[in-house]
Amino acid sequence: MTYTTALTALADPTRRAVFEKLRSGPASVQQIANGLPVSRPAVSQHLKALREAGLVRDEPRGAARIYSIHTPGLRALRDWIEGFWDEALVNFKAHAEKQE
Amino acid sequence: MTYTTALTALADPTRRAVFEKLRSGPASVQQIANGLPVSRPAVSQHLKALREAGLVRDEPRGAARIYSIHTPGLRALRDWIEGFWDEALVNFKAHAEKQE
DNA sequence: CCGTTGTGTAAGTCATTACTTACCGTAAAT
DNA sequence: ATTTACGGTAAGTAATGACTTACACAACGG
Repeated sequence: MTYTTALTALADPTRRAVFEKLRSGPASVQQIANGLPVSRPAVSQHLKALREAGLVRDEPRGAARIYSIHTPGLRALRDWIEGFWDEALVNFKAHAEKQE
Repeated sequence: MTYTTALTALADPTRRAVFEKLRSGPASVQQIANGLPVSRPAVSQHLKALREAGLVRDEPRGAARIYSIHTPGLRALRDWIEGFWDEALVNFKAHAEKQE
């Protein structure tokens, strides 16, 4: 749920492909794996990592499980970047003023 | 310079430690390596990855090189997250309305 | 000019991890 | 009650990548 797990989760290309497939809407594991160049169990393992990072959530629909985007992971990552951004700007200003 | 290289660059813990060390201001390679549990060449390799991701920049100061935070990498990553965020919200709404 | 300081790069090793196949549990269906 | 569809997990393998030591090159000082 922290920004570090979100970063490591989104670093892998195929895991990012799984994540981006959910961008257009919820989908089952088979629907996600369909079109991807890896096997279905591989997709399951990636979904597990994404779920533990707070990036997706799953819900049982009959015998299937429907995965969808979950916000906490992205929120944690976004907040970290935003804070870093602000502090970097402040320190850049301070450094520039000290240059004169 | 794209968000994918920034993601993979920030995924590694020690590389993130290098990056966060520059948060408080510019520093040389030795200053960065000092206090980190890895060798100086390792820090150089991490800095190379961060530079190629548009996250840091370097400037020669005598025989040394001074590294500092560079904004384009973080900007690319932030923009990607922001766009993803918005589109995910829209699709979530559409999906919720279709549920009724 | 020679030694020192500061850094980047090459080659090789070791750990991490992404992927496959095989198997097991669950839920609807005929 | 068997069969069929869907998905998670285990074990083993292959590939990725992070780290070390050794070397090479540039800048400054004696």
